Amino acid sequence: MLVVKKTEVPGLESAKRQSLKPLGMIPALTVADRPAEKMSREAWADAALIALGQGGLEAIAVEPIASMLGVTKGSFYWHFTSRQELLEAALLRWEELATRVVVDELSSISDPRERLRAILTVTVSSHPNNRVELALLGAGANPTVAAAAARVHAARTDFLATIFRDLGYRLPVAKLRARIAYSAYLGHLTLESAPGGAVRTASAVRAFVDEFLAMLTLD
Amino acid sequence: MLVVKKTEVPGLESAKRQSLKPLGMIPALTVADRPAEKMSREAWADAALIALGQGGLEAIAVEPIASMLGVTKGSFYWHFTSRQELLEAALLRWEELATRVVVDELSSISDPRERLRAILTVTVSSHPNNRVELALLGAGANPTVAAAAARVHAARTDFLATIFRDLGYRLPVAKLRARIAYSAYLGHLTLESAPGGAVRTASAVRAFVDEFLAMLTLD
DNA sequence: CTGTCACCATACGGTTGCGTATGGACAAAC
DNA sequence: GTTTGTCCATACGCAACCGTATGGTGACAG
Repeated sequence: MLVVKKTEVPGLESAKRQSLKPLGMIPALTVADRPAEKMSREAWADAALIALGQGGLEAIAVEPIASMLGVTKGSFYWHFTSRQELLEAALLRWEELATRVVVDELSSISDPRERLRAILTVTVSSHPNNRVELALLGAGANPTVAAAAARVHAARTDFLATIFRDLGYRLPVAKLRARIAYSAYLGHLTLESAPGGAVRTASAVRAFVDEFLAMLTLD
Repeated sequence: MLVVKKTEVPGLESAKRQSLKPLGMIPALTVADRPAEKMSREAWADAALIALGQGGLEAIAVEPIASMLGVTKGSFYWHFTSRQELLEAALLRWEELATRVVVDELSSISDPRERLRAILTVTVSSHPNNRVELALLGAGANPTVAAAAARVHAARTDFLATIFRDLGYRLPVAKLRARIAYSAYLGHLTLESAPGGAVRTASAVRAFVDEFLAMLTLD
């Protein structure tokens, strides 16, 4: 069973847990290794996301996730009809976390420049376990994943384009900068996760964000 | 057997072929579906790269690649001892293609600004089949792949940092901009490969490059 | 107390891929 | 023409995973 942020969930307090700390645009997830309660479709989907983050797309496998949850395949095939259905459920959950949640939290910042700075800061200072995003980005060979990723890309670039519009740029320029900024976000995610590629100190993060922000708000 | 660019290779002219056209920083590859000649270690490694580009890391599998080459496992285990060894050979080949080749071609441009423009143009106008890079970038869960990717990242950012040094920036700033530029390259690769995310027209490519170049050469 | 139903365990067959073992084809050497 | 070594096909056992079939358990209704 899985928890987003500090949302209350019954019957999990005493269980041992694996955890993925928040990163980039995805909040924290927690999963129990035993069936503290009835399994649910959402529990399987969230566990699939965690497995994805740890072992890539091929880690979304029924039997390993079942043992990770402390149950067997019998449970899975009660809630789902196939592995494909689990993948789609996990992607749906990811789309939710990767777009709406972020937009909700950041759109509260009124000043567009500060909003942009907040995004960049979160991006650069993200921990090296943002593997969920990376695994999905690299799984373009799977058409289901590719379609979901494309929707997330579109939502995010639209969000960024709105910021640049609020900064006073006209639409074509705003779109270009949104694409550049989002490209840098995606690429930076990769570099952060690479061995030895993480930005370590807080001052380095500040320097990077300042430089990038100056470039993005040129003119 | 596999060919890089237009290098001559005997006995393959009449065979049916699968092909991956050049993209980003990797030149063209061609593979025959039948053993026109003796298999070699390099043929297996290149075929592994092609399989990687088409089906992700899990597509680097002995038996599928064997049938793709028109041979059997017997051939494979003559040249290699394990799948892991094939993966390492393919990664070695990729590192070669992804660093040295590019550096050789681009370092001939003397003007650093034009050199940077050339890189950006190649990047943005790259075709949507740059799946090899993407598959590797998303396979951070595999330590062998992650190590190779880290080496490539380091080489490329160093190369870019040199360009910014040549442009007159001091080392700290040059390093920051190199990281930003390379991040944008990596992210743009992802966007290009996503359904509906490609930059289509030549004028759009020009606009994007101009905008990005102006941002990168600020101050 | 008994039936029903939601939920899960167990057991099975099928597929795919890994690695090994062994023999055969073919060319060069002599 | 026999021998030797290179290169590959065939056949085998093994493990992981998918999906199905079927039985079991516990709660809850009546």
